[in-house]
Amino acid sequence: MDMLSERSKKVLYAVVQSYIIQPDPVGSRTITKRYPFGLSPATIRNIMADLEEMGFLKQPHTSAGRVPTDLGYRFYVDSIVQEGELYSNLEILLELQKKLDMLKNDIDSLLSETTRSLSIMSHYIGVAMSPSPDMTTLKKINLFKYRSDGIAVVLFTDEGLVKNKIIAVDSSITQKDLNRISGYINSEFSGLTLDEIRTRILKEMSREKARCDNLIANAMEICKEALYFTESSLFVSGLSGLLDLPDFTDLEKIRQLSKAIEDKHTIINLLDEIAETDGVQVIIGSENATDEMKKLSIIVSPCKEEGRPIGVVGLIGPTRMNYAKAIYIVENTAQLITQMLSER
Amino acid sequence: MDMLSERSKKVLYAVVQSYIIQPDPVGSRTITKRYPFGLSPATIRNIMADLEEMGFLKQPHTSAGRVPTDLGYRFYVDSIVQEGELYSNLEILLELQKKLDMLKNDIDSLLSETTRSLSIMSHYIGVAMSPSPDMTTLKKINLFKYRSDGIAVVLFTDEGLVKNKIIAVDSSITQKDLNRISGYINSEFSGLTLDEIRTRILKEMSREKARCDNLIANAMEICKEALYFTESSLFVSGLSGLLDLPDFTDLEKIRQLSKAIEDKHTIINLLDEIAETDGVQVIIGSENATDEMKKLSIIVSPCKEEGRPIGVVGLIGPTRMNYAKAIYIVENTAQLITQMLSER
DNA sequence: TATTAGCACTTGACCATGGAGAGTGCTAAC
DNA sequence: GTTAGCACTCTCCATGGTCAAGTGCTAATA
Repeated sequence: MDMLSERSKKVLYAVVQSYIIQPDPVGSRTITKRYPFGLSPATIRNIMADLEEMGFLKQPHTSAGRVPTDLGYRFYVDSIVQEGELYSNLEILLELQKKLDMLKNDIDSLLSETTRSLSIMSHYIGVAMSPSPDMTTLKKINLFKYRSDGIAVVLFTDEGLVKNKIIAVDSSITQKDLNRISGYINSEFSGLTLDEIRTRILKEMSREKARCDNLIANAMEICKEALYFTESSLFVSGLSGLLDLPDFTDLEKIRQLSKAIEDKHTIINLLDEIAETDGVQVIIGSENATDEMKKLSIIVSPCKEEGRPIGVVGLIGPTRMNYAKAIYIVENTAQLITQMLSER
Repeated sequence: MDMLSERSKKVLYAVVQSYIIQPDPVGSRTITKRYPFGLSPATIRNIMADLEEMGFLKQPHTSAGRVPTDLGYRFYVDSIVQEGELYSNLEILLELQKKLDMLKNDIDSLLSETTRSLSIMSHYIGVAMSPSPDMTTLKKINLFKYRSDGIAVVLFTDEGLVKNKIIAVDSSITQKDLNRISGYINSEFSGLTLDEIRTRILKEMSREKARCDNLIANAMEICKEALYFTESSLFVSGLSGLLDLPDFTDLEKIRQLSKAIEDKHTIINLLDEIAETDGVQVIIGSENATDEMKKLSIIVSPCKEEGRPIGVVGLIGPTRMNYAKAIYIVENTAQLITQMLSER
């Protein structure tokens, strides 16, 4: 970072910015014309050769201009984040706010609509995820008899999630039993995360087994199942917008892209990690852990309410991304969501 | 249909089948080699010229072989459906059954997994939709106080849907009021579709207004909102599988495809219509109402339980589709889902 | 009369060729 | 340390020629 002279930095930024605007390899002459530092093309060439040696730029072929490497983008992003030199556009945010305002009672529609807006604002792919149920804290659970041998579980969390499921049970269980069970869960466990509750229940179960109380054992069995919600719901939208970019004219790249987007599992894992962090994260191309993502950049931010993660929003685009704009959009969308959810 | 001689039909089918297997324009010599009817290439050429004149075949360019038109595919599909000459593969169905068996209590996961399996079995795009809530019949509704100025609505339908939402209400409403309201709805309306209930409520409301009963008016307001669930949930998966087909090597086609897939609204409308019909529907290319779909074919079947639609499953692929296989898969998957949902 | 063989013709795919343009690295001059 | 100049490299694109596939038409054939 600091081994780069001020001049070299300027040239690097010029290459990145020029390439972001238009994805043609940028040559020394182009720079002198578009960014008049008062240096001749020859000098710029020397500097660019240095930058290439250091791994910030590369040439597609011998007689072409230069293109930023992932390392080059990284340097650029670190710098704009540090300097706070971001893009700004209040209008689109106000519009987003207006759109989301009527949805704030339903986390899922809220996030789904958010991804759509994210993709429209940025022309990249919008993603959003509700928190993993395991990590959310129980507010209240309700159990109803449903059909003859099933019960319906409805679960509310402090984060605003509402989940339901049907589970099969012994048909001898009555609604009264269910009320007792849900009462027990609510009084004992509310305020704990589902994960914590499940481990507590497991411990309890082994103890109960000794006492051989059938009803309680049965109840515990129900609890265990009732609290088992795996999927964080993931919303993704805007693939077709990405395909309009000149970065995806290559068939192989498109295939990889679509595979990456369809592999929800990988994305969920990634976002799950982010949910625990603070602030906007930028992952550039090869910094991604999975192969399909190595040509893509991701900008993500958690939404938190009183320190608890209540969701993640972000953008996925080509490594040649308008990082300033994308970071601005993600940062402010995350803030907006946080604010909406907390003023409910 | 009947104006075609037996011989012409055979040639048409030969062209379609050959083209489905391998997407190269098929010439007269190819046919005599692969389908030895005992005719010379010259004769086949004459027949093909006739078929082209009738609109069943076309030439990409003067000196190429022939390719089926949408009309040609239509003729072919009608014929295989009529003759019952379908593909058959029990194995993949058994595997599907095994996979779905553990999910049958949750319609949404069931359908979501179904689309994944559909796409894997066929290499086309799998789609599935739960019924439009408007058309489902109410089994039971529950209302709980939630946060200070909201209530949670949990709704069960005979079709097995479980839906929930949060709505904002006057904070003076107590849980007791809610119990009365839900009791009223359950006793009055269960067995009716949400759509019917809403119109009934509207009528009731105008009557109540005359009586000026505040609580009841309030209650009706809640009912109206509580029963308003718009979205049929749509599941789509397998885009990347389609991109591996030689039909989508053209960038413009891929763009159109991805737009078509992202436009959930159009797909939902389409599937909603299908839900009301019976049996497998095949829509070929230009038969589609919307422009983005005119290069795609759709094979869909409703799932019904006692005459009531409980979902729709289908496949989306290129017009050059293995119709026999696709129809077989869709038909049997629909049956499987129907059976799973009804034996719950 | 229906079918077929033969043939001239059309067309896209493939490949080598060559010039234009952009951009480089290097060297020598400033 | 910077710059002008120049030879060199590489892609892109238009050109043209060959090849193979497949056609439509005509005349011969059963």
